[in-house]
Amino acid sequence: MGNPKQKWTSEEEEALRAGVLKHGTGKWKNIQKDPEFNHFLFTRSNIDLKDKWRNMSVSASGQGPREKSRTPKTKANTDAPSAGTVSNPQNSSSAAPVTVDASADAIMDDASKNILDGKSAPRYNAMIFEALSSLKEPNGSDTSTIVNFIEQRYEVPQNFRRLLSSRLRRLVAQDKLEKVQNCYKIKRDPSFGTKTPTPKQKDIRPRQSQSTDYVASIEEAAVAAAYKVAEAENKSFVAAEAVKEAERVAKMAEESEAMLQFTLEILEKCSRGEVVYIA
DNA sequence: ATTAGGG
DNA sequence: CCCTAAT
Repeated sequence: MGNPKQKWTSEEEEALRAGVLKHGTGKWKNIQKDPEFNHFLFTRSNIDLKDKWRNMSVSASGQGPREKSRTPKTKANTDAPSAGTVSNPQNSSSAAPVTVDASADAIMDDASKNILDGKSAPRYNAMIFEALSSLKEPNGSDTSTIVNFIEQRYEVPQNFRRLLSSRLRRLVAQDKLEKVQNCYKIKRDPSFGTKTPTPKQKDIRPRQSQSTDYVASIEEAAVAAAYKVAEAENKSFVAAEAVKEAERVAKMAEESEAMLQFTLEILEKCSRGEVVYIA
């Protein structure tokens, strides 16, 4: 009943600003869904984005005593690459952030050249999340992989690796990321608690929807198998390094990823007519 | 289903 | 932030 009145963090505001610059005013849903900003704004709704933008605009407009005079208010539709005429160049990353590919390190398309001004400090966070989202590595990605990914997409300074490390550390401290061994993973936030129990999005690409019959049983088996695997992996790294905390969440995430991969793998094999045994 | 505006 | 009207 109470109204916690969720406070907007600088991270969220920055993400919103960047989103508006990239997609244009309006298009709140796109901004919210964009993989680059989703990790900051997934707790907000498109309506929330609109409201916040209105507030920000009115605050920065007339009396911005201690507010930055970036002045993004001029409707910003003159130079935006997206909001030009009527088309919606929507761009690169697929709407469905599900890239189940063994080697997902290939450069995508990136029609829009992302020129980094080199003066965007909080923008690095977005890059990190973009990298982790795109890489989709179940075990997480190490610093080198992340740096490599970002270097392909953006121009980065020479000491970028150091900056990246700092950023990663900060994000881990903020519970936005999770570090296991040398790898970093995206961490789920307040999805638990009141509403939004678990956005379990099992996206299966309907390559050839014909094996719908045994999908059900496959899932059952996959769950069991995946659990076993996850358990083993869990024990492995627990023994390797007496981890500190947040192990429960890590385990859950690992299980989900493993299960999804397993299911897809088995589904593919079955589609080819092969018989698969679950040990 | 999304967006814009008023409360 | 919530609610409501208009695309």
